[in-house]
Amino acid sequence: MLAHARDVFARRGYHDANVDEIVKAAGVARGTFYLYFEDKRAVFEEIIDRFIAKLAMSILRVDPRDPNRSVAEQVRENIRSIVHLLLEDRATTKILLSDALGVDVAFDRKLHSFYDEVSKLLEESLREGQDLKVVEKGDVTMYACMTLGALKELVYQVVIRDWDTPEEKLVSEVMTFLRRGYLRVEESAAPAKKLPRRRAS
Amino acid sequence: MLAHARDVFARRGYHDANVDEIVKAAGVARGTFYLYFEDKRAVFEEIIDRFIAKLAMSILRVDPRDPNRSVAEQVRENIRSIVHLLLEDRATTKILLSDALGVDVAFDRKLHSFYDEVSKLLEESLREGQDLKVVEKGDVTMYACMTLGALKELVYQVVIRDWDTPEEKLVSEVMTFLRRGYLRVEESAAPAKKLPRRRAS
DNA sequence: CTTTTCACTGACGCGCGTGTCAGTTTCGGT
DNA sequence: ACCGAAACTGACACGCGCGTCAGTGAAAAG
Repeated sequence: MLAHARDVFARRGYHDANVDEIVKAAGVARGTFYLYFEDKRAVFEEIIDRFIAKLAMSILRVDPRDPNRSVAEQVRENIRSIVHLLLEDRATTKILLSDALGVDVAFDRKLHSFYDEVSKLLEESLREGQDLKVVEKGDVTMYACMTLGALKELVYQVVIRDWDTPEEKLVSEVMTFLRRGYLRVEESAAPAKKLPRRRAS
Repeated sequence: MLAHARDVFARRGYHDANVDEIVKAAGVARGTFYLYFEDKRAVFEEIIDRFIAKLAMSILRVDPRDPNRSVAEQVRENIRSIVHLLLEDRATTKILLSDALGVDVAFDRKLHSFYDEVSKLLEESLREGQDLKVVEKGDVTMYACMTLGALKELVYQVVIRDWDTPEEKLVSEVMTFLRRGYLRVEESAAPAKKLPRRRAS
Protein backbone atom coordinates (compact mmCIF):
# COMPACT_ATOMS: atom_id res chain seq x y z
CA MET A 1 0.00 0.00 0.00
CA LEU A 2 2.66 2.48 1.04
CA ALA A 3 4.72 1.38 -1.92
CA HIS A 4 1.89 2.01 -4.33
CA ALA A 5 1.14 5.38 -2.79
CA ARG A 6 4.80 6.26 -3.08
CA ASP A 7 4.84 5.37 -6.77
CA VAL A 8 1.77 7.43 -7.50
CA PHE A 9 3.14 10.42 -5.60
CA ALA A 10 6.45 10.10 -7.41
CA ARG A 11 4.76 9.94 -10.78
CA ARG A 12 2.14 12.66 -10.36
CA GLY A 13 3.30 14.83 -7.51
CA TYR A 14 1.45 15.27 -4.23
CA HIS A 15 -1.27 17.61 -5.40
CA ASP A 16 -2.10 15.93 -8.67
CA ALA A 17 -2.20 12.51 -7.11
CA ASN A 18 -5.62 11.61 -5.79
CA VAL A 19 -6.77 8.85 -3.54
CA ASP A 20 -8.54 7.07 -6.40
CA GLU A 21 -5.28 6.57 -8.22
CA ILE A 22 -3.58 5.23 -5.16
CA VAL A 23 -6.29 2.70 -4.37
CA LYS A 24 -6.50 1.66 -8.00
CA ALA A 25 -2.75 1.13 -8.08
CA ALA A 26 -2.94 -0.85 -4.86
CA GLY A 27 -5.92 -2.86 -6.10
CA VAL A 28 -8.18 -2.09 -3.17
CA ALA A 29 -11.37 -0.10 -2.74
CA ARG A 30 -11.57 3.49 -1.69
CA GLY A 31 -12.88 2.65 1.77
CA THR A 32 -10.01 0.31 2.53
CA PHE A 33 -7.60 3.15 2.19
CA TYR A 34 -9.34 5.02 4.97
CA LEU A 35 -9.11 2.02 7.26
CA TYR A 36 -5.36 2.36 7.25
CA PHE A 37 -4.80 6.08 6.87
CA GLU A 38 -6.47 9.18 8.19
CA ASP A 39 -6.31 10.82 4.79
CA LYS A 40 -4.12 11.45 1.80
CA ARG A 41 -1.84 13.72 3.76
CA ALA A 42 -1.27 11.01 6.33
CA VAL A 43 0.08 8.46 3.85
CA PHE A 44 2.35 11.08 2.46
CA GLU A 45 3.58 11.97 5.89
CA GLU A 46 4.12 8.31 6.72
CA ILE A 47 6.25 7.83 3.61
CA ILE A 48 8.34 10.90 4.25
CA ASP A 49 8.64 10.27 7.99
CA ARG A 50 10.01 6.79 7.52
CA PHE A 51 12.44 8.04 4.94
CA ILE A 52 13.82 10.96 6.89
CA ALA A 53 14.05 8.77 9.96
CA LYS A 54 16.26 6.36 8.03
CA LEU A 55 18.33 9.24 6.71
CA ALA A 56 18.73 10.76 10.15
CA MET A 57 19.82 7.40 11.53
CA SER A 58 22.44 6.93 8.88
CA ILE A 59 24.30 10.13 9.61
CA LEU A 60 27.01 9.50 12.16
CA ARG A 61 28.69 12.21 14.16
CA VAL A 62 32.22 12.77 12.95
CA ASP A 63 34.74 12.14 15.71
CA PRO A 64 38.08 13.72 14.80
CA ARG A 65 39.75 11.95 17.69
CA ASP A 66 38.84 8.45 16.52
CA PRO A 67 42.20 6.70 16.08
CA ASN A 68 40.78 4.12 13.67
CA ARG A 69 39.12 6.29 11.10
CA SER A 70 40.42 9.54 9.69
CA VAL A 71 38.13 12.52 9.39
CA ALA A 72 38.19 12.11 5.63
CA GLU A 73 37.02 8.52 5.92
CA GLN A 74 34.25 9.44 8.31
CA VAL A 75 33.03 12.29 6.16
CA ARG A 76 33.17 10.11 3.08
CA GLU A 77 31.32 7.38 4.92
CA ASN A 78 28.51 9.79 5.81
CA ILE A 79 28.18 11.02 2.28
CA ARG A 80 28.29 7.47 1.04
CA SER A 81 25.47 6.28 3.25
CA ILE A 82 23.28 9.26 2.44
CA VAL A 83 23.82 8.87 -1.27
CA HIS A 84 23.18 5.17 -0.95
CA LEU A 85 19.90 5.56 0.87
CA LEU A 86 18.71 8.23 -1.51
CA LEU A 87 19.53 6.25 -4.63
CA GLU A 88 18.21 3.03 -3.21
CA ASP A 89 14.69 4.41 -3.21
CA ARG A 90 14.60 6.89 -6.03
CA ALA A 91 10.84 7.32 -5.98
CA THR A 92 10.81 8.49 -2.38
CA THR A 93 13.85 10.64 -2.98
CA LYS A 94 12.09 12.35 -5.85
CA ILE A 95 9.11 12.98 -3.61
CA LEU A 96 11.26 14.27 -0.77
CA LEU A 97 13.23 16.62 -2.94
CA SER A 98 10.53 17.96 -5.18
CA ASP A 99 7.05 17.39 -3.82
CA ALA A 100 7.44 17.51 -0.09
CA LEU A 101 7.77 21.29 -0.01
CA GLY A 102 4.48 23.06 -0.51
CA VAL A 103 2.17 20.34 0.76
CA ASP A 104 1.14 22.16 3.84
CA VAL A 105 2.35 24.87 6.16
CA ALA A 106 2.74 22.40 9.00
CA PHE A 107 4.51 19.91 6.79
CA ASP A 108 6.88 22.54 5.52
CA ARG A 109 7.79 23.29 9.10
CA LYS A 110 8.52 19.64 9.75
CA LEU A 111 10.77 19.41 6.73
CA HIS A 112 12.57 22.59 7.60
CA SER A 113 13.20 21.35 11.08
CA PHE A 114 14.64 18.15 9.67
CA TYR A 115 17.02 20.09 7.44
CA ASP A 116 17.79 22.29 10.38
CA GLU A 117 18.73 19.30 12.45
CA VAL A 118 21.03 17.95 9.76
CA SER A 119 22.46 21.36 9.19
CA LYS A 120 23.12 21.93 12.88
CA LEU A 121 24.90 18.60 13.11
CA LEU A 122 27.03 19.46 10.11
CA GLU A 123 27.78 22.91 11.49
CA GLU A 124 28.96 21.49 14.78
CA SER A 125 31.22 19.06 13.00
CA LEU A 126 32.61 21.85 10.90
CA ARG A 127 33.26 24.03 13.91
CA GLU A 128 35.04 21.17 15.61
CA GLY A 129 36.94 20.59 12.38
CA GLN A 130 38.03 24.20 12.37
CA ASP A 131 39.53 23.83 15.83
CA LEU A 132 41.51 20.89 14.52
CA LYS A 133 42.53 22.75 11.40
CA VAL A 134 40.91 20.29 9.04
CA VAL A 135 38.23 22.74 8.07
CA GLU A 136 39.04 26.12 6.59
CA LYS A 137 38.11 29.19 8.60
CA GLY A 138 34.87 30.83 7.61
CA ASP A 139 31.16 30.86 8.26
CA VAL A 140 30.19 27.27 9.06
CA THR A 141 26.49 27.99 8.58
CA MET A 142 27.14 28.90 4.99
CA TYR A 143 29.45 25.97 4.45
CA ALA A 144 26.76 23.67 5.76
CA CYS A 145 24.13 25.32 3.65
CA MET A 146 26.10 25.07 0.44
CA THR A 147 27.18 21.53 1.16
CA LEU A 148 23.64 20.32 1.65
CA GLY A 149 22.50 22.29 -1.37
CA ALA A 150 25.15 20.77 -3.58
CA LEU A 151 24.36 17.28 -2.36
CA LYS A 152 20.63 17.70 -2.75
CA GLU A 153 20.85 19.09 -6.24
CA LEU A 154 23.26 16.43 -7.36
CA VAL A 155 21.13 13.56 -6.12
CA TYR A 156 17.99 15.23 -7.38
CA GLN A 157 19.33 15.50 -10.90
CA VAL A 158 20.53 11.92 -10.81
CA VAL A 159 17.06 10.79 -9.82
CA ILE A 160 15.09 13.06 -12.15
CA ARG A 161 17.26 12.53 -15.19
CA ASP A 162 17.65 8.89 -14.34
CA TRP A 163 21.43 8.98 -14.66
CA ASP A 164 23.12 5.71 -13.89
CA THR A 165 26.20 7.30 -12.40
CA PRO A 166 27.79 4.87 -9.94
CA GLU A 167 27.25 5.84 -6.33
CA GLU A 168 30.95 5.76 -5.61
CA LYS A 169 31.63 8.27 -8.35
CA LEU A 170 29.05 10.66 -6.89
CA VAL A 171 30.59 10.32 -3.46
CA SER A 172 34.03 11.05 -4.86
CA GLU A 173 32.78 14.07 -6.77
CA VAL A 174 31.24 15.54 -3.66
CA MET A 175 34.35 14.85 -1.59
CA THR A 176 36.57 16.45 -4.19
CA PHE A 177 34.27 19.44 -4.44
CA LEU A 178 34.34 19.93 -0.69
CA ARG A 179 38.07 19.45 -0.49
CA ARG A 180 39.25 21.84 -3.14
CA GLY A 181 36.42 23.44 -5.12
CA TYR A 182 37.28 23.73 -8.76
CA LEU A 183 38.00 27.36 -9.59
CA ARG A 184 41.69 28.06 -9.98
CA VAL A 185 41.67 31.81 -10.36
CA GLU A 186 43.25 34.81 -8.70
CA GLU A 187 40.93 37.20 -6.97
CA SER A 188 42.20 40.66 -7.63
CA ALA A 189 39.46 42.74 -6.06
CA ALA A 190 37.64 42.80 -2.74
CA PRO A 191 39.16 41.42 0.48
CA ALA A 192 42.46 41.06 -1.37
CA LYS A 193 43.68 38.14 0.67
CA LYS A 194 46.99 36.80 -0.43
CA LEU A 195 46.51 33.10 -0.76
CA PRO A 196 49.38 30.81 -1.58
CA ARG A 197 49.43 30.41 -5.35
CA ARG A 198 48.59 26.95 -6.65
CA ARG A 199 49.66 25.33 -9.83
CA ALA A 200 46.82 25.02 -12.31
CA SER A 201 47.55 21.94 -14.32
CA MET B 1 -2.20 42.87 -9.35
CA LEU B 2 0.83 40.72 -10.13
CA ALA B 3 2.46 42.07 -7.03
CA HIS B 4 -0.49 41.10 -4.86
CA ALA B 5 -0.67 37.67 -6.43
CA ARG B 6 3.03 37.24 -5.79
CA ASP B 7 2.61 38.13 -2.14
CA VAL B 8 -0.25 35.71 -1.66
CA PHE B 9 1.66 32.91 -3.38
CA ALA B 10 4.72 33.62 -1.30
CA ARG B 11 2.73 33.59 1.91
CA ARG B 12 0.51 30.58 1.27
CA GLY B 13 2.19 28.55 -1.45
CA TYR B 14 0.70 27.90 -4.85
CA HIS B 15 -1.82 25.24 -3.91
CA ASP B 16 -3.14 26.80 -0.74
CA ALA B 17 -3.49 30.19 -2.34
CA ASN B 18 -6.87 30.69 -3.95
CA VAL B 19 -8.15 33.29 -6.34
CA ASP B 20 -10.36 34.85 -3.69
CA GLU B 21 -7.37 35.74 -1.57
CA ILE B 22 -5.58 37.27 -4.50
CA VAL B 23 -8.48 39.45 -5.56
CA LYS B 24 -9.16 40.46 -2.00
CA ALA B 25 -5.52 41.44 -1.59
CA ALA B 26 -5.63 43.37 -4.83
CA GLY B 27 -8.93 45.01 -3.90
CA VAL B 28 -10.81 43.98 -7.03
CA ALA B 29 -13.68 41.61 -7.71
CA ARG B 30 -13.35 38.03 -8.72
CA GLY B 31 -14.42 38.69 -12.30
CA THR B 32 -11.79 41.36 -12.83
CA PHE B 33 -9.10 38.82 -12.22
CA TYR B 34 -10.37 36.72 -15.10
CA LEU B 35 -10.27 39.72 -17.42
CA TYR B 36 -6.53 39.82 -17.07
CA PHE B 37 -5.59 36.22 -16.58
CA GLU B 38 -6.75 32.95 -18.03
CA ASP B 39 -6.71 31.34 -14.59
CA LYS B 40 -4.73 30.99 -11.42
CA ARG B 41 -2.03 29.02 -13.12
CA ALA B 42 -1.57 31.77 -15.68
CA VAL B 43 -0.77 34.47 -13.10
CA PHE B 44 1.67 32.16 -11.48
CA GLU B 45 3.29 31.43 -14.80
CA GLU B 46 3.47 35.12 -15.61
CA ILE B 47 5.22 35.85 -12.32
CA ILE B 48 7.72 33.07 -12.75
CA ASP B 49 8.28 33.75 -16.44
CA ARG B 50 9.16 37.37 -15.89
CA PHE B 51 11.48 36.43 -13.09
CA ILE B 52 13.37 33.71 -14.88
CA ALA B 53 13.61 35.92 -17.94
CA LYS B 54 15.31 38.59 -15.85
CA LEU B 55 17.59 35.99 -14.33
CA ALA B 56 18.49 34.55 -17.69
CA MET B 57 19.26 38.03 -19.02
CA SER B 58 21.55 38.82 -16.14
CA ILE B 59 23.86 35.88 -16.68
CA LEU B 60 26.69 36.85 -18.98
CA ARG B 61 28.85 34.38 -20.82
CA VAL B 62 32.30 34.27 -19.29
CA ASP B 63 34.95 35.23 -21.82
CA PRO B 64 38.35 34.10 -20.60
CA ARG B 65 40.04 36.10 -23.38
CA ASP B 66 38.60 39.43 -22.29
CA PRO B 67 41.66 41.60 -21.55
CA ASN B 68 39.73 43.96 -19.29
CA ARG B 69 38.12 41.56 -16.88
CA SER B 70 39.68 38.53 -15.34
CA VAL B 71 37.78 35.27 -15.21
CA ALA B 72 37.46 35.67 -11.47
CA GLU B 73 35.88 39.07 -11.88
CA GLN B 74 33.46 37.82 -14.50
CA VAL B 75 32.43 34.81 -12.45
CA ARG B 76 32.03 37.00 -9.39
CA GLU B 77 30.00 39.48 -11.39
CA ASN B 78 27.64 36.74 -12.51
CA ILE B 79 27.15 35.45 -9.03
CA ARG B 80 26.69 38.98 -7.80
CA SER B 81 23.95 39.82 -10.27
CA ILE B 82 22.10 36.57 -9.64
CA VAL B 83 22.25 37.01 -5.88
CA HIS B 84 21.19 40.61 -6.28
CA LEU B 85 18.15 39.81 -8.40
CA LEU B 86 17.11 37.00 -6.09
CA LEU B 87 17.40 39.07 -2.93
CA GLU B 88 15.82 42.11 -4.49
CA ASP B 89 12.53 40.29 -4.80
CA ARG B 90 12.49 37.80 -1.99
CA ALA B 91 8.84 36.93 -2.37
CA THR B 92 9.27 35.77 -5.94
CA THR B 93 12.48 34.00 -5.06
CA LYS B 94 10.71 32.10 -2.33
CA ILE B 95 8.05 31.10 -4.83
CA LEU B 96 10.57 30.10 -7.46
CA LEU B 97 12.61 27.99 -5.09
CA SER B 98 9.92 26.33 -3.08
CA ASP B 99 6.53 26.46 -4.75
CA ALA B 100 7.27 26.39 -8.44
CA LEU B 101 8.07 22.70 -8.46
CA GLY B 102 4.99 20.53 -8.24
CA VAL B 103 2.48 22.94 -9.71
CA ASP B 104 1.96 21.01 -12.85
CA VAL B 105 3.70 18.47 -15.02
CA ALA B 106 4.03 20.98 -17.86
CA PHE B 107 5.26 23.66 -15.53
CA ASP B 108 7.83 21.34 -14.03
CA ARG B 109 9.13 20.73 -17.52
CA LYS B 110 9.45 24.45 -18.13
CA LEU B 111 11.37 24.94 -14.93
CA HIS B 112 13.63 22.03 -15.61
CA SER B 113 14.42 23.34 -19.04
CA PHE B 114 15.32 26.69 -17.54
CA TYR B 115 17.70 25.08 -15.09
CA ASP B 116 19.00 22.98 -17.93
CA GLU B 117 19.75 26.08 -19.93
CA VAL B 118 21.60 27.71 -17.07
CA SER B 119 23.38 24.48 -16.35
CA LYS B 120 24.43 24.04 -19.97
CA LEU B 121 25.81 27.56 -20.05
CA LEU B 122 27.75 26.96 -16.89
CA GLU B 123 29.06 23.64 -18.15
CA GLU B 124 30.32 25.22 -21.34
CA SER B 125 32.09 27.91 -19.40
CA LEU B 126 33.63 25.31 -17.15
CA ARG B 127 34.82 23.25 -20.09
CA GLU B 128 36.36 26.31 -21.63
CA GLY B 129 37.88 27.12 -18.27
CA GLN B 130 39.41 23.66 -18.13
CA ASP B 131 41.14 24.24 -21.44
CA LEU B 132 42.62 27.40 -19.98
CA LYS B 133 43.58 25.67 -16.76
CA VAL B 134 41.46 27.90 -14.58
CA VAL B 135 39.03 25.13 -13.82
CA GLU B 136 40.13 21.89 -12.27
CA LYS B 137 39.79 18.72 -14.33
CA GLY B 138 36.70 16.66 -13.63
CA ASP B 139 33.09 16.17 -14.59
CA VAL B 140 31.74 19.61 -15.50
CA THR B 141 28.15 18.44 -15.35
CA MET B 142 28.58 17.59 -11.71
CA TYR B 143 30.47 20.79 -10.98
CA ALA B 144 27.62 22.74 -12.54
CA CYS B 145 25.03 20.76 -10.65
CA MET B 146 26.70 21.23 -7.30
CA THR B 147 27.38 24.89 -7.93
CA LEU B 148 23.76 25.64 -8.74
CA GLY B 149 22.62 23.53 -5.82
CA ALA B 150 24.86 25.36 -3.40
CA LEU B 151 23.75 28.73 -4.69
CA LYS B 152 20.07 27.85 -4.63
CA GLU B 153 20.17 26.48 -1.13
CA LEU B 154 22.12 29.42 0.19
CA VAL B 155 19.76 31.99 -1.25
CA TYR B 156 16.75 29.93 -0.26
CA GLN B 157 17.82 29.82 3.36
CA VAL B 158 18.55 33.54 3.35
CA VAL B 159 15.07 34.22 2.04
CA ILE B 160 13.20 31.72 4.21
CA ARG B 161 15.01 32.50 7.43
CA ASP B 162 15.03 36.17 6.60
CA TRP B 163 18.73 36.55 7.24
CA ASP B 164 20.06 40.00 6.61
CA THR B 165 23.43 38.82 5.39
CA PRO B 166 24.92 41.45 3.07
CA GLU B 167 24.83 40.42 -0.57
CA GLU B 168 28.53 40.97 -0.96
CA LYS B 169 29.27 38.54 1.84
CA LEU B 170 27.17 35.86 0.19
CA VAL B 171 28.94 36.41 -3.11
CA SER B 172 32.30 36.10 -1.39
CA GLU B 173 31.28 32.94 0.41
CA VAL B 174 30.21 31.31 -2.82
CA MET B 175 33.37 32.40 -4.61
CA THR B 176 35.53 31.06 -1.82
CA PHE B 177 33.63 27.81 -1.75
CA LEU B 178 34.08 27.35 -5.47
CA ARG B 179 37.72 28.31 -5.33
CA ARG B 180 38.94 26.07 -2.59
CA GLY B 181 36.21 24.11 -0.88
CA TYR B 182 36.76 23.92 2.85
CA LEU B 183 37.85 20.42 3.76
CA ARG B 184 41.55 20.20 4.48
CA VAL B 185 41.97 16.48 4.90
CA GLU B 186 44.07 13.71 3.41
CA GLU B 187 42.24 11.06 1.50
CA SER B 188 43.89 7.80 2.33
CA ALA B 189 41.65 5.37 0.50
CA ALA B 190 40.20 5.20 -2.99
CA PRO B 191 41.92 6.89 -5.95
CA ALA B 192 44.88 7.66 -3.69
CA LYS B 193 45.97 10.73 -5.57
CA LYS B 194 48.92 12.50 -4.07
CA LEU B 195 47.92 16.09 -3.88
CA PRO B 196 50.37 18.74 -2.72
CA ARG B 197 49.80 19.21 1.00
CA ARG B 198 48.41 22.57 2.05
CA ARG B 199 48.89 24.39 5.26
CA ALA B 200 45.71 24.49 7.29
CA SER B 201 45.75 27.75 9.18
C1' DC C 1 -24.80 -25.44 10.28
C1' DT C 2 -25.40 -20.92 12.66
C1' DT C 3 -23.60 -16.96 14.56
C1' DT C 4 -20.26 -13.46 15.29
C1' DT C 5 -16.54 -10.94 13.91
C1' DC C 6 -13.78 -8.53 10.85
C1' DA C 7 -11.61 -6.85 6.66
C1' DC C 8 -13.23 -4.86 2.87
C1' DT C 9 -16.38 -2.38 -0.66
C1' DG C 10 -18.02 1.48 -3.57
C1' DA C 11 -22.03 4.53 -4.39
C1' DC C 12 -23.21 8.73 -2.41
C1' DG C 13 -23.33 13.43 -0.39
C1' DC C 14 -20.97 17.29 0.67
C1' DG C 15 -17.80 21.29 0.64
C1' DC C 16 -14.77 24.11 -1.75
C1' DG C 17 -12.94 26.74 -5.14
C1' DT C 18 -13.28 27.72 -9.79
C1' DG C 19 -14.76 30.21 -13.92
C1' DT C 20 -18.86 32.62 -15.96
C1' DC C 21 -21.86 36.15 -17.36
C1' DA C 22 -25.76 39.26 -16.95
C1' DG C 23 -25.80 43.42 -14.86
C1' DT C 24 -23.66 47.89 -13.14
C1' DT C 25 -20.52 51.66 -12.99
C1' DT C 26 -17.07 54.65 -15.00
C1' DC C 27 -15.15 57.00 -18.60
C1' DG C 28 -14.31 59.41 -23.02
C1' DG C 29 -16.05 61.34 -27.03
C1' DT C 30 -19.30 64.56 -29.28
C1' DA D 1 -25.95 66.49 -21.33
C1' DC D 2 -26.21 62.23 -23.81
C1' DC D 3 -24.60 57.95 -25.51
C1' DG D 4 -21.72 54.11 -26.47
C1' DA D 5 -17.79 51.58 -25.05
C1' DA D 6 -15.04 49.63 -21.80
C1' DA D 7 -13.87 48.29 -17.28
C1' DC D 8 -15.46 46.11 -13.48
C1' DT D 9 -18.66 43.37 -10.27
C1' DG D 10 -20.22 39.36 -7.49
C1' DA D 11 -23.93 35.87 -7.12
C1' DC D 12 -24.28 31.55 -9.11
C1' DA D 13 -23.73 26.86 -11.15
C1' DC D 14 -20.77 23.38 -11.93
C1' DG D 15 -17.20 19.78 -11.31
C1' DC D 16 -13.96 17.40 -8.69
C1' DG D 17 -12.19 14.91 -5.24
C1' DC D 18 -12.73 13.78 -0.52
C1' DG D 19 -14.38 11.10 3.40
C1' DT D 20 -18.33 8.27 4.99
C1' DC D 21 -21.04 4.39 6.10
C1' DA D 22 -24.56 0.96 5.24
C1' DG D 23 -23.84 -3.16 3.15
C1' DT D 24 -21.24 -7.59 1.47
C1' DG D 25 -18.50 -11.70 1.79
C1' DA D 26 -15.40 -14.59 4.04
C1' DA D 27 -13.28 -16.47 7.86
C1' DA D 28 -13.27 -17.78 12.91
C1' DA D 29 -16.00 -19.24 16.87
C1' DG D 30 -19.63 -21.82 18.89
